[in-house]
Amino acid sequence: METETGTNWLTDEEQRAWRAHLDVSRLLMHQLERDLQPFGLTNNDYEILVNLSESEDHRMRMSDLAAATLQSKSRLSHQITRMENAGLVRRENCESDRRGLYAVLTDRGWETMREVAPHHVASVRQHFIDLLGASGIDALYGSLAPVAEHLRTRRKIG
Amino acid sequence: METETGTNWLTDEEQRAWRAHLDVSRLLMHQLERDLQPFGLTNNDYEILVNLSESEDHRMRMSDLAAATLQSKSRLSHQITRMENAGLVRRENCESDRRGLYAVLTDRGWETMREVAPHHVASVRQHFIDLLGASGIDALYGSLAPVAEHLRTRRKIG
DNA sequence: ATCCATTGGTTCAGAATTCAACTTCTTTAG
DNA sequence: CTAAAGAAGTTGAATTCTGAACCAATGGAT
Repeated sequence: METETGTNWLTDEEQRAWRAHLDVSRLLMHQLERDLQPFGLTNNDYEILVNLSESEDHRMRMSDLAAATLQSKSRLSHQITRMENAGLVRRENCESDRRGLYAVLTDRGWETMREVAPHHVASVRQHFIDLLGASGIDALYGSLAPVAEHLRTRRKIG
Repeated sequence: METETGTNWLTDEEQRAWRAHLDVSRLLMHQLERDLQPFGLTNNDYEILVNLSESEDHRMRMSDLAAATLQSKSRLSHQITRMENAGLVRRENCESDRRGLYAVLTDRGWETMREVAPHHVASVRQHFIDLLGASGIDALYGSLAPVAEHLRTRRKIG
């Protein structure tokens, strides 16, 4: 058995898979952003609307929302301020924990969500889902789910 | 045959695949960024170093570099200015086209690249490649390559 | 009761990003 | 040859993002 001397570089197959993932994630975010622009929303706006829409009473604690959308508290705080100014969301105090705040969907926010969601789904289909095919979908999930798991736990520690 | 009335929402399988892709791409970028921090580089810095390193004469036209790294000319211009100030890169005039500029790797840039690359590769392995397995790699590439293709052509048009 | 370490959230300053305007040079068409 | 259109890059202002410092409230320990 030889002693390992150098770096374990990526093989060609690994390279191209890696680049494909990289390229897709960037190009896709860009495309989705473009498709949301006519509605005056960013991807981040939209994701927050989704999270709140799917939550009990259309509200979420700031911390939980930050965790769910994988962004820092700081970034979320700014983001919510902007969305508050846009009338999509409001902050509300939390009674059980006087430090805490809820981000709450406004009627306007909910209406916006109902209007935009179909377009966004269509966009996700057109540029991603429908290009994969049923087998591609399963393959993708099977491959990525463990990676996501690894990274999520790593995040808590980090 | 029924008339299609509503939105073609995502199925559960589609949802989870979509979220997995989303989460992995965000968490992964974050993790890689963290792993590069000790070397004083960002992901964007690194990617530019890679592109220049692999190019003839360690140089690339600004436009080509912008295209290769999927960013706007403006963003690249700022980016290169920063890297120039950090001594990793320099601008050089192009003789065949007097409008044009090359971004050129400096010795320092090349040295940095040689030093950092092994760590970065290890990072990509640890947090992505090695979690996929050979079959996962192929599956991933097979699934994503057509998507990347679709998005790239869409980009030129859009 | 009283520390004190944690958690929840904001704020500020500095860095990065976007978007549109602009300059310069090149190419094409007449 | 010249005018107009297009391509290569930069710049500057406005926006967003990051990271650290901060304040207030909570939850244990003792």
